[in-house]
Amino acid sequence: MSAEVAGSFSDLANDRHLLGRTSTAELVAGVLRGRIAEGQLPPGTRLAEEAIGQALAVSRNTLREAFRLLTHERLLVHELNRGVFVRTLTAEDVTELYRVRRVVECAAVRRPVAVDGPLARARRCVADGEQAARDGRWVDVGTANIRFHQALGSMAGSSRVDEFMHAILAELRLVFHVMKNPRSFHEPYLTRNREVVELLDAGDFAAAEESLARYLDDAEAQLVEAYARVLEQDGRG
Amino acid sequence: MSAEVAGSFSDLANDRHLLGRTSTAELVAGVLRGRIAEGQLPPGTRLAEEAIGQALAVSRNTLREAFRLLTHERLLVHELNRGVFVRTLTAEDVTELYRVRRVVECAAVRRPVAVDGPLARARRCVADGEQAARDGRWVDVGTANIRFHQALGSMAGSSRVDEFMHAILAELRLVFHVMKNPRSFHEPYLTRNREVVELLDAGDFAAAEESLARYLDDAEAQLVEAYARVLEQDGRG
DNA sequence: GCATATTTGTCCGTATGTATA
DNA sequence: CTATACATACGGACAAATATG
Repeated sequence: MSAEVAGSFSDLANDRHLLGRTSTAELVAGVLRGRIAEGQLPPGTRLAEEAIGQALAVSRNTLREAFRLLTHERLLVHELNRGVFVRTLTAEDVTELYRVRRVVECAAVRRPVAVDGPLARARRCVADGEQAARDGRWVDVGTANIRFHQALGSMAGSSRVDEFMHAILAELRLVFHVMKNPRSFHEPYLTRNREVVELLDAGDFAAAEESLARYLDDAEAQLVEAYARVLEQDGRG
Repeated sequence: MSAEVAGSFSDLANDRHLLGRTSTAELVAGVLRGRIAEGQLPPGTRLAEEAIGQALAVSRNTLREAFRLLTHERLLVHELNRGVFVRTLTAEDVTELYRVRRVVECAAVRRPVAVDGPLARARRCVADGEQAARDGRWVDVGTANIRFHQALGSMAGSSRVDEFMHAILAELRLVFHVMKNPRSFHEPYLTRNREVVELLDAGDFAAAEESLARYLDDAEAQLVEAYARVLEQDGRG
């Protein structure tokens, strides 16, 4: 069906005692989460138990626990008696992700509970994105963009909302990894991010929300259309 | 420190094959979730692995998996090398829960994506709540109230939002179980629920949102104050 | 403060059922 | 139909931390 995981993993067990008191399963989940976020394990990749278990030097039980954590985060899907795969989102999923973003991000920006910290972070993300664009690091532009929106969400002043947005944006990252050509998708939004952050700096939350809402509508329209086309090509529809 | 789980559980393993294809861990989680929701395992209760494992006739591994599921839902807390406990929310948690509800419920009501199904459900919940009140079943009034707000959230038209709201409201239920006297808390909101649903029926989403926002502000103010007092008394501050 | 008993954390090997090749 | 790989659950072993006397 699709590529098996190929890369080798460094042995975790040796480093375990250095990393404080997180469970082995969560360490493994962290490694895999990173690999998925960076696109080294793109959507559709099958994660074979034995191969990864041996590569990471952990037991099947522990590995399966890590799989469960990531499945709960919607990064992996579990196909009965076939194993786990990096998730491939449908076009409908993308539509829903933007629906959720409109609800949460717009509400957070319109009536923010926390402003200073999140706004400072948002500013940094905008600057980071612009710098990455100048350097041609388009994947980093995407990362900065995601962090930017995470910062907007955190203006809601709720750790639960933060977590929720984090999960939503991690899913969105899966979409980006199916798309080729990150530049064409991320570049247009650099200036729009800046516009939002400047309106927030000016204290005009209502205008910031409207700008953001238009932003999300446009991004959704562009992404869903292009994404459906890519899925079609790859025959995963 | 606090009460251990006392009640006996019926054996699950025997019924497993009857209940289709859910894992034992999820069955166990379901039983515990129900016990917590009903208040038989109130906040602060310690869930000893061996005792519950024997009572439910499942292995420690399976039970721990169930604990993991419920911990992820924030119904249990895990204290390292001490075990798992039914969570006791802080007053700050309650404030945050209402903050989240204002964001999600108000957005869903103001600009609904799905109307018909959720609205019908909301109407039913209002009627159920009123009937339960007439019968003096105050815990059921609380349940109907929670379902009502779940229905409001589902107007956002997103399974992710639905899931999020479900988790938020399950947490809120933990608060209600610390409070005594469910009547005094739930009764005043019966008419306000009806007001919201009637405004929605009339298609006046903006007015419904405003009514809901005031509702949530009032409920939060009342609950947080009373909750902090109860925590103080019980010395769980 | 100390020694002991209990409980949890982690991992393993195994057994059984099931779906796929 | 058989062989393979996986899902699921169990019981046990040992280390580590905590609770108890």
